[in-house]
Amino acid sequence: MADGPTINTIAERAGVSIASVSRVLNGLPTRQETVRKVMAAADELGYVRNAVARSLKSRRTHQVAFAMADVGNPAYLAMLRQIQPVLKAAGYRLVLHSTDAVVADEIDVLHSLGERYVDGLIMSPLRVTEAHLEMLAAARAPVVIIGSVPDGTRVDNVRADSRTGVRLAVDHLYALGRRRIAMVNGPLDTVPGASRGEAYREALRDLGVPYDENLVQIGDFYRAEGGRAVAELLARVPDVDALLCANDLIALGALDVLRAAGRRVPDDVAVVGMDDTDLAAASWPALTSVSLGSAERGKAAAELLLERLQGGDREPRLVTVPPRLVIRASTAGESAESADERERA
Amino acid sequence: MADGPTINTIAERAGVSIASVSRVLNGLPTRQETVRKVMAAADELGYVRNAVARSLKSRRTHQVAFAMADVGNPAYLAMLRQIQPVLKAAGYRLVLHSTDAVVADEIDVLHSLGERYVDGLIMSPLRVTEAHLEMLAAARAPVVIIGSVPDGTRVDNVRADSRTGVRLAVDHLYALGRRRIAMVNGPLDTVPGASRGEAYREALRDLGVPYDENLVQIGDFYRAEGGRAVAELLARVPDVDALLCANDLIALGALDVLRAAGRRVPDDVAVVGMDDTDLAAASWPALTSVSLGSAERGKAAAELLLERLQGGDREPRLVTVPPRLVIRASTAGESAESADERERA
DNA sequence: TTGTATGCGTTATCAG
DNA sequence: CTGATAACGCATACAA
Repeated sequence: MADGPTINTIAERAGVSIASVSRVLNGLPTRQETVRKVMAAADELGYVRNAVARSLKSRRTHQVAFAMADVGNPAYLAMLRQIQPVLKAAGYRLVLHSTDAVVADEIDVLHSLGERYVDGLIMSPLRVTEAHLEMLAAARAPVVIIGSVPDGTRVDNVRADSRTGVRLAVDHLYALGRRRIAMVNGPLDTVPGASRGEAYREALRDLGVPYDENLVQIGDFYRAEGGRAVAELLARVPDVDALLCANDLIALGALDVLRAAGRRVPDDVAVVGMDDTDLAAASWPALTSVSLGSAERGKAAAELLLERLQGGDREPRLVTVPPRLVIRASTAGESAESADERERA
Repeated sequence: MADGPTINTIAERAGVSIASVSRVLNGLPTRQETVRKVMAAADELGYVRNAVARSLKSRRTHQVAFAMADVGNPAYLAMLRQIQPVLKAAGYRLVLHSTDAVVADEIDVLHSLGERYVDGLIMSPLRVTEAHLEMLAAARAPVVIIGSVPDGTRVDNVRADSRTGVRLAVDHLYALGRRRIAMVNGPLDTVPGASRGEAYREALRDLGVPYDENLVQIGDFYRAEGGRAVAELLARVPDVDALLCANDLIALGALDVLRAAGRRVPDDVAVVGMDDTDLAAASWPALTSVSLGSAERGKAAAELLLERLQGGDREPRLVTVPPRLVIRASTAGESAESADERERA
């Protein structure tokens, strides 16, 4: 692992100046003979340009960071899957940050933008605090936020529409004739928990269905917790005929418990998840789920950032990704088997 | 987004030399008064050190790359989940590469190591060609390979033991009394396809079960393809009583088709997957799967690389991660319901 | 066309 | 303890 060759090494070997070497390496007009000598020397030495020195000079790193709360969360991974190829195609490397849902870590990432080790940042914050907004205003590189920021914040922004998403689910269940539609939510002090809970209430109101707080059960965004929440709910409200779960994991827990309790899905109880992760299609019965467009949001964010990196200044943009209800066997009127057939096709 | 302040800016403002600024910023012994002035100036200016310049000087980027075939593959994501926190804790950033299963792209990543934008690399190659080995031998930074390399290759190496893994599965099925154990595999020209297929044959031989090529079906490593393969298999060998699937996706496809065909799982046909991805626990019936230790391999690789980065020279190391059979309802003798209960606990 | 010299922002050596 | 100054590897304005 000896020290690698530099343009100096090449210059010596080829008997030319480093300026000529640089010119040849960058394809600038040069005499054929010089080109030949330089290329030969570079080849023999196994020269590879030093990206760091290049960045220092050019002030561009060709790196972009993606900061998310948790590498383990399938919704973020869906974003990652879309972001990666877009950046790669444009010649950017992707630097990954997992902030472990710690706000201080997010601020840290924003701060580290000043270190200039990346040209831009895509961030999906757990919540948006005052500190976030201050850092954003002072950011020394372009940032795209996935998630809602206050109106007027001067940042490119990609959001989901969870309000409409919840409405799609509730309307669907209502259309199937369900009238005892429960919501199994995560903690209300999280952004998704709060907004989805509120949207549920609104959707019911618009349908003229009275709000019954007995039908709301708070747990956490994991399978086992979701299962426990559903068990409690069933004990309290035995006549529930539909469950709107705040994410797919909760919904899987719901399926577990319903099965154990001998309730048929969807005949006795229909179940809807949210996020439409891979798990939804894998479960049995396959899970109807509200896609909040994780993948689309990731793609849009990457594209916005690239435009900003290449295009220069323009007004901040807001992209809202519409939700989509993906109907599968857990709510379908038809038999589970045929629904599954369709899904696989 | 004006140009950020540098140590020069600070030096002017504080009325000292850039050398003093650097010393203060790095905590080297300095007079109190100087420290105060520099810190004050730095604070007012909102100074953040430039990581690129630092790297150029120190020859360390504090970045590590992870190159995998496909960001979409849950097995790689399991590695990623373990690698990320280990690197983060050690102060390294993670640069992600997805090579899209293109060998040329992998070589490219290896080549780009010479650009020195990272201090080291963890790579999980699809296959290991001569070109790989040449590049590895000439690599200008430490590399850890996840996956088997030829004996004698001077690289830190973390491997799974798919041979034993397959054996665990076959023995398990045999112990359950199954004698018509089929293998649903992916393409044989892939590394996993080849090794798993071979291991299946060996495991049967050691059990004294005659090898029946009718029981081997080749498809691809995806759900729909797996389903199709199983359908063909069922048509050809109706009396099959167990399926060993080369990954979890194939196994999910198998469950689909078996259900559609009215075969009960596990009563009529037992099903085993491989990789033990999240999907295995999500499916119904929950899928027995052979964990090849994706998570453990990722963790081990990250630790090996860190040791190498911090520790300096030592002989290349080989870590082999043992497989583990995770028994769930798709093979369990007990009722599916009770097995599911246990799984959730 | 080519070479010399300078700067990108830091760190580190060496006199003072 | 502090200040000039020389690298780190590359790109480029300017002079030859």
